[in-house]
Amino acid sequence: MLHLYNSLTRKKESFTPREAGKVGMYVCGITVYDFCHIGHARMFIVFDVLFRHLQALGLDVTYVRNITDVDDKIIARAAQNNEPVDTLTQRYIDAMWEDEAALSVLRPTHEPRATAAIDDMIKLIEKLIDGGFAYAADNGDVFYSVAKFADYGQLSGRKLEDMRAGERVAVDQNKEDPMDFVLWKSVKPGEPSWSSPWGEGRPGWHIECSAMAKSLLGEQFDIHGGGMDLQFPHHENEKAQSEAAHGKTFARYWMHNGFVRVDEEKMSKSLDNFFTVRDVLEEYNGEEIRFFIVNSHYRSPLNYSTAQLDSSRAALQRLYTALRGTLNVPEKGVDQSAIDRFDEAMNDDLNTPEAFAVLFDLASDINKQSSPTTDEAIVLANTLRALGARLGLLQSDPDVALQAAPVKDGAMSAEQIDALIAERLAAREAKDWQRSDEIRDQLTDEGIVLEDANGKTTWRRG
RNA sequence: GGCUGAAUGGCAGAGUGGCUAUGCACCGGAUUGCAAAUCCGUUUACCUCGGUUCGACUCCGGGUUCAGCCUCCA
Repeated sequence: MLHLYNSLTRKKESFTPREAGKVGMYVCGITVYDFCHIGHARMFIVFDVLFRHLQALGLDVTYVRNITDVDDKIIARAAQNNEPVDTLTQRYIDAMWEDEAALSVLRPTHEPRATAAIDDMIKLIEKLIDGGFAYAADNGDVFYSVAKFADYGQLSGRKLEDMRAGERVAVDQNKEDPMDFVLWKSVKPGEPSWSSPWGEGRPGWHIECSAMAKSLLGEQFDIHGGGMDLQFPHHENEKAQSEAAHGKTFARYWMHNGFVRVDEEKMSKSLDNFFTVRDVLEEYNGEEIRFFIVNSHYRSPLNYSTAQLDSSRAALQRLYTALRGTLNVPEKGVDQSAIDRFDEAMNDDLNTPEAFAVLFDLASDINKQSSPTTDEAIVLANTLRALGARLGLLQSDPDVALQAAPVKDGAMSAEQIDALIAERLAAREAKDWQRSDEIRDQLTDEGIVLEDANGKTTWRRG
């Protein structure tokens, strides 16, 4: 039985889909005006792990993750670059897909773009106005009236009075209440805009998600996810809009992933302390980055550091080392008790650290076998590969994985390495230990680690 | 100021009212020409002060520190 922490109730709850066997899941994606950083990667990977786990439980998952492709920052960046908005957004969407592929993130079922759903947004805003939950101001902006929605503040655990008391933003004179938020913004010169009953303009951010979720998942669905920082105001507003418009509970479970930090501080664009996925891929491969992220619980803060990535690399090497030399014979079956233990951990609100312990125990058991080709080793290795797949890891050929590293200029090629190993082998046969060690030292300097076993020498990148 | 959440061994990171997490690092042994990998073994812990309890790192309360949100943000 799957249990998930529901941000709405602030406790773990048993998960039952609203329709047996099917799950509708919506996750707030990114605003495409720059490259993805490790914080974005965490969101991609966390919900990818959930997507995979729900599927492993036999559920038919419709996973929607939107792309915000109209927004103040996008407009500003396009103007700065002197390029059309859609050229800019497409470039960063392509980059996002590249990054995701490197991190073994599965593509969601749907990746709707805000600009393709403007009509749905307008309809939703009209419905809110008709229902008395929104109003058009004289300047063409349309606002949501928070005072009209009794449950406002439920998701973020805030009271309207408290929020008003702590008001820190300059109040827009067009608003009836300082807490009201914009649904439709009237056009400003030079900005992209669409026609609407309130004149030319563009949608506010929150209404985008409400509209896209409704059109792809319906008025009510199972899981809504996103980063911790979206809980307020974005998700609170989204919930208020959708529930006011449709008169029913919007998402049944709300899930929020924790942040990636740098020096104990949130990684973000505005603090300028972010590392892009592609920068980190220069030094670490996608699987190492993915391991680093999955290695901690999705709700915990995760501190970014190269020491941690180095540790992830070492841990991954241990798992791949155990798989090295094992035969891939799926017919021999799997170790069900390990799978059960893994499922139990994952069913407990995606306890990936505990799930990892199962993988390491399997690796240990494989290593204890007299040979990697015994029936028992094959079963254990099958299990390790299968559970690795559940986390989006360990799907490479072990030798390839152990020898792969981001290629740097001037790095020694596999051919050069093999040639030196052959020369060393000859030296060793002649018991010329000095020459043998010289070659090994030379390779060590190149970051190549040699392992002599059973008369053969294998190498890996350290 | 308001609201959340967190504090575990050298580092990372789970978990449990009494019993080994796991990974990395360290130390001893086996193995190896020497290493590496692997195996065996050892060492290091639960922020603080009270309370509940036969017994608390684990439950309750106070405190301290840290982070997040309250403004665009995964």
